[in-house]
Amino acid sequence: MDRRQQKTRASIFSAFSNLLQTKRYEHITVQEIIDEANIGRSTFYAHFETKDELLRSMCTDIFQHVFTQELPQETDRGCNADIRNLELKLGHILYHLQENQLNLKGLLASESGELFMSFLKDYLRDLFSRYLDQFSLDVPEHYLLHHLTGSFAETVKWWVAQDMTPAPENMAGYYMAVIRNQASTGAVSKCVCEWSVDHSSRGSKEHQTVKI
Amino acid sequence: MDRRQQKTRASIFSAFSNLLQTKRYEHITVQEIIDEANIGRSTFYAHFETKDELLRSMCTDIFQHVFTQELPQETDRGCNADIRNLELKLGHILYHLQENQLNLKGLLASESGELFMSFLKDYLRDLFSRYLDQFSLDVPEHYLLHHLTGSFAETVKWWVAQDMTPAPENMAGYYMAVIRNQASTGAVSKCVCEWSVDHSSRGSKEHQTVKI
DNA sequence: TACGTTACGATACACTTTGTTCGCTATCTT
DNA sequence: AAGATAGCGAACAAAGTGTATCGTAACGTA
Repeated sequence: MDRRQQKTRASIFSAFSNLLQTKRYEHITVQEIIDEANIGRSTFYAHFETKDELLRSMCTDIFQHVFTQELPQETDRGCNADIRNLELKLGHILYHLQENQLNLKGLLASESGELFMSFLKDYLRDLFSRYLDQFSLDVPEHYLLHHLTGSFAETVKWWVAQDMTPAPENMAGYYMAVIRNQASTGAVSKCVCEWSVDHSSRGSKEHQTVKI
Repeated sequence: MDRRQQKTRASIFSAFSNLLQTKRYEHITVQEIIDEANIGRSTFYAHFETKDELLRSMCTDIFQHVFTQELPQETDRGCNADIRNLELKLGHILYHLQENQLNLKGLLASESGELFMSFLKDYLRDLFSRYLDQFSLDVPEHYLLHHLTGSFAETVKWWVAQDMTPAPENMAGYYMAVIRNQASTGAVSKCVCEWSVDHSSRGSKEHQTVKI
């Protein structure tokens, strides 16, 4: 890909991200993005047909990054293996979302959050549908799946609003607790993983090893 | 209130509601509302400053109607009295939402759903905060409340998308089941209420007496 | 019924935003 | 070095927003 295109695309993303931190998506104009990115008007439209498509591209980028990573697989075959597995995977998703900390808050704050959430739910549906048998409830399966994905997506929203303060593994534990209406399975103490997390924007602990 | 104002206001609401059934909120223009309502441009702006304010007014109307009704109070003092109480109240909310069936589908389908959901969650927060002690979980209270309100709001969304097919009392039971991760409390068989439900738009069972 | 008040309709207007076009220039790839 | 391609900037049409004005019609009240 042409170096110029890369630079332009990056500066548009960056400008969009910056603006999202100061104002709601629906009040950001294409002209503002153009000014912030310091590019020509026709250049923007050469890259994206509309502001909506820019948003869509940004979401695609984020989720490609988050869900492309191999999710951890618990090998223990205990009675609650699958439940622990789910908790681990959710924790990983939160970890990878943390890498986009700056974008997410603005992205989730306004209309753009609608699209972000629908992306997120699409991915989560795949994930949760493999764990439905862990919940033996007398409700329509379709509804149960909607409930699980919806409430985890809402959890992400809350977590981002809290500046992602409970650590990902704790947050995943809280989620499992409210979902199962009982204390965590203790999956947190069952394995040790290494995650390479880019904390460039927070500048504290880098390349940490996390016990979960 | 002047008869003319009433008529105009009603025709604006009606036009808006009609349009919401054919296209997304963000793509509806003020001019379209004006044409559909068959009123003058200045008349619209005499009633509402912006399209957003119209949406807000419509939501206010709906929720005033739904939450103004006295919610049922279970008097039984059994061990699960409060839980049954909650289920009953949620069922009633669903019943009253059913009266706005036509509006809701369009309202929830697009950006406008965002505002509707935030209204709904505001009311639900009040309700659920009185039942938090029924869930003795080791998670931040703030998060638990967010989870309960968020997942019930998502339940409403799902229910509306399903054309409100599971009856309100059943839907409330399903919700309680996924929330508590166990079968319904059987609150459904514990009391008999009468609800006057306006089914004018569906034209089948009217003024029904419902056992719940 | 008569009268003052108020809402409505219609048109026009200034302003903002969008998306496209076009000729020129700068930069990339090979 | 040369052809291809991306970017720039200005101009433009089209659509939408919100405001102002004025004559007309409907209202509520006495």
